[in-house]
Formats: sequence, C-alpha cells, structure tokens
Amino acid sequence: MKKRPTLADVAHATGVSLMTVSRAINGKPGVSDELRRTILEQAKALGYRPNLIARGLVTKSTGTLGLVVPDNTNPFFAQIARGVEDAAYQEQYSIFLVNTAEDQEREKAALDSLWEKDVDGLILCSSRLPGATLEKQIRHFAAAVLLNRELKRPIPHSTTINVNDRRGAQLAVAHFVQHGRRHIAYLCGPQNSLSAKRRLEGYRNALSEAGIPFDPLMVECSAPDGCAPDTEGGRTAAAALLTRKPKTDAIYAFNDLVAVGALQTVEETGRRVPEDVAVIGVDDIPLATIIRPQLTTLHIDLRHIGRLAMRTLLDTLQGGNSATAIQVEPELVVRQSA
Amino acid sequence: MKKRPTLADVAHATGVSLMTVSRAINGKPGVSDELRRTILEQAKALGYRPNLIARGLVTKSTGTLGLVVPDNTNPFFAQIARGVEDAAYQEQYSIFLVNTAEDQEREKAALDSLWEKDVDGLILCSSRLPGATLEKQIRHFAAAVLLNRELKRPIPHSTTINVNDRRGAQLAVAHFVQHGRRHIAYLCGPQNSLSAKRRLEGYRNALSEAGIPFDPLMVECSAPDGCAPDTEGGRTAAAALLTRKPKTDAIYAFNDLVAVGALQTVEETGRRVPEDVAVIGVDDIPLATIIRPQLTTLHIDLRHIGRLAMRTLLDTLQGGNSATAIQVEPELVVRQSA
DNA sequence: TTGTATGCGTTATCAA
DNA sequence: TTGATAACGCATACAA
Repeated sequence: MKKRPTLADVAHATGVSLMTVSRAINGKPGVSDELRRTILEQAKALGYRPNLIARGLVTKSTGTLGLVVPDNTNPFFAQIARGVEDAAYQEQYSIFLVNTAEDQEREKAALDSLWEKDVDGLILCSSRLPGATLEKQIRHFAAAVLLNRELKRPIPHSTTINVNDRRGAQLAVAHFVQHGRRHIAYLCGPQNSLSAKRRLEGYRNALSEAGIPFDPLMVECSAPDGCAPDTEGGRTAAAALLTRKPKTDAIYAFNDLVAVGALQTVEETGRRVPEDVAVIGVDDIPLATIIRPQLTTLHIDLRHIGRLAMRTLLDTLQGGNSATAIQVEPELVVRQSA
Repeated sequence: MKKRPTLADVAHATGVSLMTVSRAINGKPGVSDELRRTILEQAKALGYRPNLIARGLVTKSTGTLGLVVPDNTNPFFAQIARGVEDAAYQEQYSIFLVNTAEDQEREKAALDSLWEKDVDGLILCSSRLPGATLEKQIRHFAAAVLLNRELKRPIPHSTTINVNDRRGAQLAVAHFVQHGRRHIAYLCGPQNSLSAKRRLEGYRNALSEAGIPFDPLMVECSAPDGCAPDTEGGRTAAAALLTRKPKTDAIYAFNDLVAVGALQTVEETGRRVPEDVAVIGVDDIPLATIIRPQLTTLHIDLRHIGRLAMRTLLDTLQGGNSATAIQVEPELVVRQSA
C-alpha cells in the first residue's frame, strides 16, 4: 500500500502553502485561476484524495449515514437499502449498513456504533426498541428517518415514513368483495409487528364496510412466536386455516412470501387459484411475478421509499424539512391470483 | 441533538488529566483501580462514547471496512453481505456498503470514495474493472479480498476467493448422465462473466468425460447483451432452446433464477420436470425451495463465504494471512427437479 | 501512577 | 490573492 499524499505533499510539490491548496481543491474563492490549475494538476499527478475523516473532524460532517435494518437479506429491506444507496451515491454520501437480526441488544449496539462513527444521519428500519430508549438513541443524531415505525410524539429532527397499511388492507378486501368473495381470511404477521397490526385493522374495517361480520377464526398467524413471516409460515398457516374453515374463498396475506406459501397450499389441497380461492399479498417482491399464477399484490415502491428516506434526511440536515410523518400509499396490482 | 461529551469533558468532570481518562477508557495500564472506577463512572454518567473518527486519525485505523457489490438486492450478494456484516459485528467493525450497478465508472467512484473514507480494508465482489485499473485501486488499501474474480498475478495484501465453478458444473452434468440423460443443455450467463465462463468449461469437460460430443447449439445465453441472468432470461432462453433442440432432456442453468425460468417454460411446453426434462441451477437461493418442484441446485454457502472473506481480511490486516487464493467447493443438493 | 507536549490531515480565522 | 496559526478529539512519546 502506497502512503497516500496529503495536502502538505501537494503544497510542497507545488511550492505554495497548504491553505492555498485546500482552497483550490475545494473550489473556494481566493485563488487565481492560473495557480488553481497548476495545483489541481499537481494534485492529480500525485493522486491526491482528500482525507474525509480528517476533514470531518473539523467540519463536523463526515459525509456518512447509518442504515439500520433487521436483515439486509430480506428483499423488502434489500430494496429499500438499494434506494437509499442509490440516492446516497448521487449526493456523495456513504452509508454504513448494519443488521439488527431483530435483536434489541444488537440494535442498541448498532446505534451506539454509528454514533461513535459520527454519522451525519440515521435511517432506521422497523426499530424494535421501546419508545423511550429509541428516543434517547435518536437524539444522538443530527437527523433521523424512521421507517415503519410510529411515534407517540414527534422527535425533533426526525421524520417517520410509514406505508398506509390500513388502506392497503382495505384495497385488498374490497377487491375480494367486489369479485363476490365472502369468506375472506387474513394470514397475519408477527404479534409485535406494527404493520401486522395496521393491516389487521384495515382488514376488519373493510369487512365491516362490506357488511361481513368479523370472525376471529378467519385469522391465522403466519409467524408464530419468533418465526419469520415467510413461505413456510404461509404454508402451515394456510393449511390450518383451510382445515378449520374449508369454505374460505379468499386469503389476504401479510406479505408476498406468506401469500406464495398459502397459494401453494391451496393448490395442494386440490383447490384452484383464483377460481376457488383468491390470494393477495403485500410488497410486490420479484417472486410475485416469478410464481405461477402470478401474484396479485399491494405494490409498494420500496426503492422509492429508500430514496425518499434519503432525501428527507438530507433536507433535515440542511434545516429545510418540516415534515414529521410521511405516509406512502400502496397500490393494488391485479395479476393472476385474485 | 445533545453535543456529545469528549475526553476533555470527562477529564474536567473528574478533575484529572485528559490522558488519564484516555487510559482508563481504553483499559490501558497506568491508572490506579480506584481512579479508573471513578473515571468510568463519570464517563458513563456523562454518556461518553469515544469519537472513533478522531481516534482513527491518530491510530491510522478506522474500524471500518468497505463492501462493494454489483447489487445488494441480488440474493447472491445479499447473503454474502449478511455474512460479512455478521462477522464484522462480532469483531466490532462497521461496514460501508456500496453498489456498483455493474457500472465501471460507479465502481471506480466507489473505490475512490472508500479510500477517502480511509477504510481499513476492502471486500470487492465481482469486480468488472480491467486488471491494471483494479490493481492500482486495490493498492490503495491495507488489505483486500476479491470475491469472484481471478488475478493473473497476486497483489500483495490481497486474497481472492472463488467458487469452484468448473467442479460445480461437472457435478451437475455427472448427475444428469448418471440418470441416463444424454441431451444436456447449458443456459449460460453473461458473456463477460467469469463464473459463466468457468461453468461452461466444466460443462464441456464433464460432457467429454461422459463421451458426449459438445454441441454448440445446446448452449443458449440467458443474459443477452446487458440483460441480467434472471427468471425472464431463463424463460426466453429455454424457449429458444426447446424449439431448436426438442429432444433436450436436461438443463444446467447459470443460476437458480435462470433455472426457475427454464423450469416454468419446460412445463408450459407440456413437458414434465424432472421426468421429461431435468433441471439443475446454481446458488441455492431461497427461491429454490419455494418453487415447486423444488430445485436441485449447487449449494454455495454464501453467508459462510461472507464470513470467510471477513476473517481473511482481518488476518491480512494483522499480517497473519499467507493465502493468496481460496477456492470454495459447491455441493450438489438433490431435490425434485433432477 | 499521573501529566504535558506533540501531531494525525484538514478547515476556519485572521493577518499580510 | 495568499499564508500562518489554531483547533477538531484523540493517542503516542516522554517527562514528572
């Protein structure tokens, strides 16, 4: 590894002072065009690159952001991360990626670590931390965006971004009703999941609007104690549901993975999708168009959410953000399963 | 945002010198146990956290690593990233995640940016950079691990980790042959892909070992000019192949996504999997067990590779790594599609 | 065992 | 238009 040249090296090579080089490099006024050109040439020749960590020490701005997700392997967060990273690249920011593995201790450690690294801002997805702890941690950062999390009272310099899950659930159920379905089940998500709760609410609202009584037996959990809401969870949940409620003619699933599991179980029990049982998922992950029949689902533009989070963060950093809570609307994409 | 306390603040609050606090915090000798306790208490009370960026400036070690991938959304890289991040968490390192989007300019920018951020080491996946450029960039880092890339001659302080794709392809083809298949096709990956080339080699070798002549018409590209080797690519490639070579009874696909696309097309043309046409993929992504029939595939423990990359990097950083190239062996997982 | 001086690479501030 | 100096928060080297 070559030792990397510093401002002093460039200054020495050009025969000017350190500050003049600094100004030239940063495009600041106060250097004659002629001199500036020579300096930039020298800098390039030497392969000079500013040491952002040293710069950050004095400017109080490191050009780094923290992105905390439960699991970057989950397509949901992977898409968001990609959106964040794309926007960060454009704005010349670098992002620290940290997984919490749904573990509170690890989440706390992650936030502490990010703080130590002096990041300019934080994007925190699906935080599992209790309100008080969360607020205390958030205050360590100059700006924060909370994805998929609501706050009792707003925290200064922080914004929440949530998907309108109630509306989404209503769209799904309304679609079922419109097509004559009456026995509509909900394969719910983890107990402690915020979006799972909201979707249940929307499901119940839509049911009551359609004049269909709510039946607790039509709700089955796809992620029992500690399990993730994945395809396997969808399979077993659907199996349980279909034996308990054989007349089920529509299934609204917590997410696409669960929906696919349900879809497969439905077919394995000799029913056809969508003729006998219609299925709607949430997220519109790539799998939704891979699977046959293709999945009808609530599309959420996750990359866009990622970019939005990034923009909001930057606005907050620059003092120009007033929004405290943002809602993103899902959109029903009708394909083959419903 | 509260201003964060510094060593000086703790020192002042405790009434000792800055250095004594530094020693106490870092667990270095030279502080009486009594005093150390008091200092640590004060530090905790004030909520002191070391500023790692300032520390890095003097110690020449930032505790950060760069992870560069073409696309963190691709399950292949997502798994690797997760492995890297898990290991990093254990070792108290933080990782910068950067996407290149398969774009050389962006890859170069990513490496420059990482350099500016003064990362201790670099994990670079599937670099698209030409050898000379790559080497020059790599030399900027104290240590580097190159995933899925080979080097003409080794670069100091850097290690390559590659999957034994030739062997993998041979395992797949041998499995086909063993089960009486004779018309074995290969749905290849992108032209410029290293692993695609290696897999083609393995395919040809295995064919010749089995006494089956190589027929170029049995090879179809699943990722024509610029397209990604995904499910859609697998579908169109399989369709083209099956019309040209209707007697095909086995398909070895570049990866699982392509394999799934092929599998679906096979079934849509009225053939059964695996009875009429057997299919084998590569990677063993989650989709492989979701899809029906479940995909027989070459399992690669990507998380393990991520952790391995991390360990190798750390060993190099500590001067205790002699390995210059590591091969990881794939394993054939026989499920339902072959 | 404790403290002081110095420097890491950069920018802000003020002087020339 | 240029340059000298201090400071950012911390650790290394050396002195007390």
